[in-house]
Amino acid sequence: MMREDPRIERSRQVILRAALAELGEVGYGAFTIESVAARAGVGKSTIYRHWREKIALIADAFQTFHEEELSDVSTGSPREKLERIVRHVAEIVSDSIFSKCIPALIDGAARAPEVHAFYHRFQAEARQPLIDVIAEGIALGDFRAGIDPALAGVAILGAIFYRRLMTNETFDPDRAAELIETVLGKP
Amino acid sequence: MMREDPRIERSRQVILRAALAELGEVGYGAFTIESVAARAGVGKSTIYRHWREKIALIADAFQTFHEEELSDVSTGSPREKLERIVRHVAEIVSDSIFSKCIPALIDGAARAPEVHAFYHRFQAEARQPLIDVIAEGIALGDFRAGIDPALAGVAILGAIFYRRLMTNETFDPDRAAELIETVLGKP
DNA sequence: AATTTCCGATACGTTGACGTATCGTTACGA
DNA sequence: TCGTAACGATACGTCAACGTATCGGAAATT
Repeated sequence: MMREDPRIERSRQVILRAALAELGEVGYGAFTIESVAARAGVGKSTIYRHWREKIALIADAFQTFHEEELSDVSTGSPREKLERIVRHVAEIVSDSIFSKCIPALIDGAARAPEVHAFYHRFQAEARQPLIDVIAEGIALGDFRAGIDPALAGVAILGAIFYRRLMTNETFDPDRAAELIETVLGKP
Repeated sequence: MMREDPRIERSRQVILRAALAELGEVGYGAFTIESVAARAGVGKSTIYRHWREKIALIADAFQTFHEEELSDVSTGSPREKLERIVRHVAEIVSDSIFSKCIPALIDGAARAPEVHAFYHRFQAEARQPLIDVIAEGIALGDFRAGIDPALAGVAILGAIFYRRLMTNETFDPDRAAELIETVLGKP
């Protein structure tokens, strides 16, 4: 009996990468399976063989490449940990395999419940550790007291995404410390 | 000779409103002229008669309804003026004729140069007075010195948009003062 | 009242993607 | 080596929107 034909995993990878690239280029509404097949150099029957709908394909692509999105939050002062997280988010937002898909996902999340579900889950997973570190820093007196960690966190993340989505620039990861100082005060 | 047939302006208004509603519902990529015509209760020939492409229709719709987006920045302390602006932006983002179109526009701006151009211009027009007021407040000592007004402004706006786009909530306009305090410090 | 023009409706052929099915070919496991 | 599974290519009918053209009727101007 066959254990697992390596051709399956191989074409799976090619197709998922092509799907992300296609999503970033044409957006959610204009995303077509035929284009993904052409881009991947694959017969479209191969795609239909593995995914029933375009949503399943897109969701699978994000699940698959999501691993690397983890920040190291184990060592250092709250400010140091926060700076590492902020820098990491800024890097992902400005340049990663996901970066170009953000507008498409925002649009998709506003239409398709499935996209909404997994996109907001990803966002929450990225947001929570950041808020926790801010709360920890306030408790230890590293940051100014009397502020809502969730609100401060949203201001920091918001600045990064706003730059990417509403202006022509991206947020320079080297300005992570400055952004933190602006919102949470000097050390 | 006919000066101006009022039927033109009447159907124009109906079509532009329908276009915004349609854009908010289906997004940029899935936006079709036939649907706009059906929604407006209008023959599609009427739309093609006035706009050659869907981009022209969308751009025209935004130009037309953009008037009301002006904040009063004439009186009061910098902090009071800033709070008025922030509250106003929060209201527009959470509930206005444009509100539901924001995801579609972000997506459209990433694909079509024309959408990119006018959307980013609108954003800049909303952003600049806010940054100016922050700079004024720093100069007068109302806000803490040593911060970049543009960065602080982006953090404030970013918080509002982030809430709307990356979480399930909107930003409560009544928290405008708290948001300003979080980023710029207490009075 | 006469005339112009703008309207909604409808029909048209074209295009592109849908999802299914078939068929040799190729690469794998036994 | 042999059988099988996954592949690519391709053809198929369906459907929705495209953009154009035509038409009678309603509403405006004169």
